[in-house]
Amino acid sequence: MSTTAGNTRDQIIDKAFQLMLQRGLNGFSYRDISEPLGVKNAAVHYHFPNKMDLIKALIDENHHTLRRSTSEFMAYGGPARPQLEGLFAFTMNQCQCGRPICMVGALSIDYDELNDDIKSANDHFMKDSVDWLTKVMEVGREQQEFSFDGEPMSKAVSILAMIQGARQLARVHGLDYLEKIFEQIRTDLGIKD
Amino acid sequence: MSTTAGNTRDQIIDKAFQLMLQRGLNGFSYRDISEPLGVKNAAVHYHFPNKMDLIKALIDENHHTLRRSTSEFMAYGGPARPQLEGLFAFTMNQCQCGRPICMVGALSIDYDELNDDIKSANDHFMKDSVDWLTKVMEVGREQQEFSFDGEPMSKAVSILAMIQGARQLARVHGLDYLEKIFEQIRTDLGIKD
DNA sequence: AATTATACTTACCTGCAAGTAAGTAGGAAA
DNA sequence: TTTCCTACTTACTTGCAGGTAAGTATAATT
Repeated sequence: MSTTAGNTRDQIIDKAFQLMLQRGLNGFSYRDISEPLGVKNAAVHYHFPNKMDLIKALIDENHHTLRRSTSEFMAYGGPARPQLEGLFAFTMNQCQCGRPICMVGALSIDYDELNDDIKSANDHFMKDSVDWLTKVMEVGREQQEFSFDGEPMSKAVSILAMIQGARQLARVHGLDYLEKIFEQIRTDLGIKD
Repeated sequence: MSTTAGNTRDQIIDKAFQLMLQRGLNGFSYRDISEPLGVKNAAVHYHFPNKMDLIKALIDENHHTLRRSTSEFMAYGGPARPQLEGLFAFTMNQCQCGRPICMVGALSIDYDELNDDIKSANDHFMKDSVDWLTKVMEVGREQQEFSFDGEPMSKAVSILAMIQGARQLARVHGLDYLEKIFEQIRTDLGIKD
């Protein structure tokens, strides 16, 4: 039936991604995925026998996106400011596209239900995120793009935390909050424009 | 049977609070509440006909706790630093007591399911939190306890966001992350000790 | 032409979640 | 002492969630 192999699988991942970042792990079902795609419940189980398999695929997909968008900077360095602004823009865009929460946030709520495989994958994703933003902070301070006290890694972790929290606040209070927090991060980094 | 009126009701709220802050709105059921209390499922429905009634009670309880612990400062002012440290200590304590996520965070995941009554109650709670921390920032800067650029309210919102995000990160990476982020907040506020 | 693999569908099962209707035990009020 | 209220229990209903087993259409392989 399907001409392009893997088409349904991709659509399942797309849909699941969207639902996951909108409602969290326990906020959607296999039916929520299959129905809009016009396939049956069991079709989803064919590709992802259980929900943890599906979640694992989402994390991997997410991780892949991160790697793709940070690999160049991680390899060659470069100006730090656009990296930070890229993160802001990405976050804002996700929120505008009906994905108000991030993967780590979605998983952290139901953390106790996760199996070790997922926990570990999530952990690696987080580590890579922190590593990237730490390097952005290091380079940014070296090049005098940013100014801050404390260790780059602490600063990076605190910014990631802020953005994660900002998404939650933004969901309740609107996207203005997001922009307000981005602006405060810039201010805290001594950026004026 | 019950000697003290309202005893079961209080126990239900206690248990629900704990479950809510550990697993989120969709992560627990009426049975999860009733069983450990040694009552039946329907006993919970007697006190809280549906889940939204229960959630509303939890938000009110939470709001009451906030008001109790901030009313003095809101009325009379005072040194700001202990207020901030109190927030840090409270957050750390909650996480150590198996309540890794906060009410706002728990609700934000399942935000679309909430009725207007709950959304509004949550909104008021948030506003009061921001108002309090904004005043802490204002007073702290006036008294030269803190030093920061930008508006007190932006700073307050960004700190609340950071703490909310920090809880999520801490759940994945351990409580060390929480302390690291608190330390970065202090550093960003020019606090040295 | 028969065989195998892929990508599903049909038709189930189990279990739990939310919720309800009707009954009951014990105390307070009339 | 009967009546009523509170605070439950018993015994259900509905519905969906996750999951499975067996069948089927299509295309590629041998």
